[in-house]
Amino acid sequence: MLPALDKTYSPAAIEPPLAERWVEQAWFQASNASADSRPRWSLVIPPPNITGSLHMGHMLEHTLIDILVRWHRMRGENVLWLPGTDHAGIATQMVVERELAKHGLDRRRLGREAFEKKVWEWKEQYGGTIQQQMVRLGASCDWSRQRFTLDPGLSRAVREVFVRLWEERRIYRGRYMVNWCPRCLTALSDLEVAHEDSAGKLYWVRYPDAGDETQFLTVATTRPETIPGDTGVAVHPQDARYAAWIGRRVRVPLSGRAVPVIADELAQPEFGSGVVKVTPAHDVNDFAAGRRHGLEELEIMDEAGVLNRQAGAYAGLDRQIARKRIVSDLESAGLLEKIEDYRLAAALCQRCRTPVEPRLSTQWFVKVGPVEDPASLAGAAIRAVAVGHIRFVPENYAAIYRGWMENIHDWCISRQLWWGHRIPAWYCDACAAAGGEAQPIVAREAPEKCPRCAGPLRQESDVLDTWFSSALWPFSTLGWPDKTADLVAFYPTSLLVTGFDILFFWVARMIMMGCHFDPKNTLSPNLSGSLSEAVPFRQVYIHSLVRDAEKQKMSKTKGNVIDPLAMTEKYGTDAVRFTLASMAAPGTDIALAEERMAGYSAFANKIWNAARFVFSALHELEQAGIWSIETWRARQQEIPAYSFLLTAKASAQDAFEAYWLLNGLKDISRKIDDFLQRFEFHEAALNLYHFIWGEFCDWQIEFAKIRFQAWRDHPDNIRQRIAESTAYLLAGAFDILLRLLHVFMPFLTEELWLQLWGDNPPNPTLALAAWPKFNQDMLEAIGQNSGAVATTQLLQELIARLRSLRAELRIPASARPRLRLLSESLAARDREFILLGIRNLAGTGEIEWVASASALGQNRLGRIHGAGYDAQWEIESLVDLSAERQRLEKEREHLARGVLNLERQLANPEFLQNARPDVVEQARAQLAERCEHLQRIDDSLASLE
RNA sequence: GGGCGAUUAGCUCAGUUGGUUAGAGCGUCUGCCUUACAAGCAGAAGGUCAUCCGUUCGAGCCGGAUAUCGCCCA
Repeated sequence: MLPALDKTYSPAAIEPPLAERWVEQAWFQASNASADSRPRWSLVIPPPNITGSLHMGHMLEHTLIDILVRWHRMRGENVLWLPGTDHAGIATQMVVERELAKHGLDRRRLGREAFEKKVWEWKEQYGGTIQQQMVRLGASCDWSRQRFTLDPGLSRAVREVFVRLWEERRIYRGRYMVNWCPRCLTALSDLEVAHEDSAGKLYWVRYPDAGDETQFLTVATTRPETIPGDTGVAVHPQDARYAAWIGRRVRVPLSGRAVPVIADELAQPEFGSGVVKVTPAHDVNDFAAGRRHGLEELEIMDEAGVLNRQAGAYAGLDRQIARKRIVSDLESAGLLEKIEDYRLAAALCQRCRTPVEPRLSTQWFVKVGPVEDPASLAGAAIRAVAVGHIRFVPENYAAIYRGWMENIHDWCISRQLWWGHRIPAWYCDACAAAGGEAQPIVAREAPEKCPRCAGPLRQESDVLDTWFSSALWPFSTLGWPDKTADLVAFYPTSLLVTGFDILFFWVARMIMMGCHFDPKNTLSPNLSGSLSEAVPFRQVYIHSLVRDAEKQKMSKTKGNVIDPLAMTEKYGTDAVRFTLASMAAPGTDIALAEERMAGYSAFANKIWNAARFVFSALHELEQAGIWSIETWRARQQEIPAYSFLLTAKASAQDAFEAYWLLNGLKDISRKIDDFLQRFEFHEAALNLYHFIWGEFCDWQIEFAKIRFQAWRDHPDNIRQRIAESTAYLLAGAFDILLRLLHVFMPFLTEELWLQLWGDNPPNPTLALAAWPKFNQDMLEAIGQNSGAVATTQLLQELIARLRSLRAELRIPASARPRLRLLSESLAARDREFILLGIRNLAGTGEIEWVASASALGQNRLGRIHGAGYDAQWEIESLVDLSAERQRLEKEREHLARGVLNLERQLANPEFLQNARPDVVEQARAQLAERCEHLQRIDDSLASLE
């Protein structure tokens, strides 16, 4: 029995129970058994941040991943999609601090341990939002292997990597200039700093000569608030204007300290006055210049951006206020020459948009270079991509990656936060006080006491950059540093799907860590230098950005965010997924508009209704006792369902359109495989959309109606047999289409497929069913019936021509003009079917077969001629003659242009000489065909006169 | 300042190595409540492929320049 379906599809009722079942049944668990001989295919999720909730970017990413994962799984591979989340140091700490503030608490009063406990509590309560949303959206990942970057195992991997890099001297600690966020109170890596053009000022300030205060050097600066920290003034060594000043001393305005004038290329003659102040403790370039010239590093600001005692009168002022005060004081002192408007690139904290303060501080760094050294982290990572162990899609990202890697700086990995992996380093205050060894003790496990003095130890208070742990994600999640069965089975992973915005933050760093540690050869460094098994993934697909319909980036402040869950509620997950897939052309951003989702929910409804038709038709045949769904199900169980042809009783003679459909199914299956192989999701989705709607629904279902009608009208043996084989065809084709569509629309297809199969489906879920594949027998059967395919297409063309003629000549929809038809290939097939087809689908009256063109008469009006058919439609009495003339003239013009082009081309001796022979031949054939066509149109026009 | 990318129908985009009259979805227009679906059916209109120059028998596609826009990096 097949169920009767509701008239419209309601995803909201169908999706949630299916989603729940998929998780409960744990159908998507990968097998790490070495005896499992299926090809392995693995992918780790880009771990979403625990503070986040799902946005369109996630939904796109998860949709694309899920399509590939389901596709590989249905193709019989042992697939692992490993899910998990990231602890997101700064973001999570900020969220929890905000929560605490609501209750009048702050983390300092709470203390570190209590605060960490609070964050864990928060994580337990709210940190699972994205996982729940992923479940709801049907992500077919292996939830049994879910990981979190702060899990004990992953933390162990972090410590292992840290200690090893320390031992290899690739991690070092030191006092350097770093990007500092005075609001987050932590160091940031270069990558976490955003540059933004903004309106600023250039202040021209006079620095009096220390010996002769009537003379002065004019310095141009954008940051007057750092004047109290100046320990020098620089001019360009080749700048003749200031040559005499080099080596002299000037007084720092407002403080009166005397500082040297140095010659350094830090000063650019064309910038400002050509003289710059040097503030080594508060600017990266000044820091380097200061070191070159041995200038004092005078810190005048504290961690919150407030000026300190060293700033004298300005102590206690915030840097913004200090700037105003200093400028006005300079003005009063007559030391301010002028203020110019100036556009500058402000450096902002990526997280909180606070202007970043370059700050001298002691931090931990990873030495990634030198890039020329193939054994360095960066060097190996560059080579892995250069020699093709990792392939980027789209390819141009390989060049972007290379460009960045070749200019990479050491990575500042310490963060002054309380949430994250605490750096496994310990200090002995007693030894330090005694002037002893200042080097920290770095260890995998906490040492109990100082190995030198046996005194108590203090652990480093800094935590690691979150990306440090993310960099290990592809192998830490598989159990490294242990050589687990998972690691052996699934590393390197097959593919990474992610956005370009974390190409450097994450992708590049995973490549560095994977190549360096060669995780499968665990616990021995990658000495072999072999990268093919060390890389974290073999391919990287960079997906596009989801923007709004106006191509604006979605942001909460702009209020143009499209919420994926709201869309899912409204249109169904399948429709949203299909929309994203259909727009995911590699390398192009997605301009998402709600109408698209509405459009694809109509598609879902279309399929639902196609199922209604198929089910009810099959039911009718079953009632009549000429067909049994149980027999069909049993046969499909025995042999793969997609080879239904072998069980169908169709033959080219009595159901020739079956071969047309089969041929189409074969083509679409192959296309989807090819497109998905190349990550052309949009082509795969749109081709399937077109096939289902434009071929299966528009034609095959209509053909089937005709077959069934013929049988109902005359239920003899032949018609019954054809009806029966049509039932096989419909059931089998629909089964194939559901399988193909499943990767894009998992819910709708699962629901219908389970209904099609009843109580005993060949697999418990469509997700585990076999992907359609046409075997040799089938390909041969289709190939042998290519004539049937061609005849079907001929019939379709004839029907389309008649429909078009009716619309253009404004023949009333209700009119049923007679048709006289000459067509050897159509006449040779099942005439009843063809006549019913033309009658029902093109709206004709009686149809008469004729044996020769002369029998069609001389009247050109209503004459339809094409390759394989010639017909006369009796429409004189119904036609608007001027409309017909207009139509013909337009067509003639179009054709004449084509003929002219071809004639010109074929008259060109160089074309004949240089073009490939088949191209020339094609052009000749075309010209002949068009000339003939043109002649017919001219005849028709003449007959209208 | 350095680098990358884009410019094709009203909108959003495809267009494989150069070879028919450049395609799709949405939107628009016309006619249809035809017993799977009006969330539908049938039909149609709409393009100087940003501009200019070049290579070629032949250019949306290759090369150069210009314009406009976008992104990344400093």
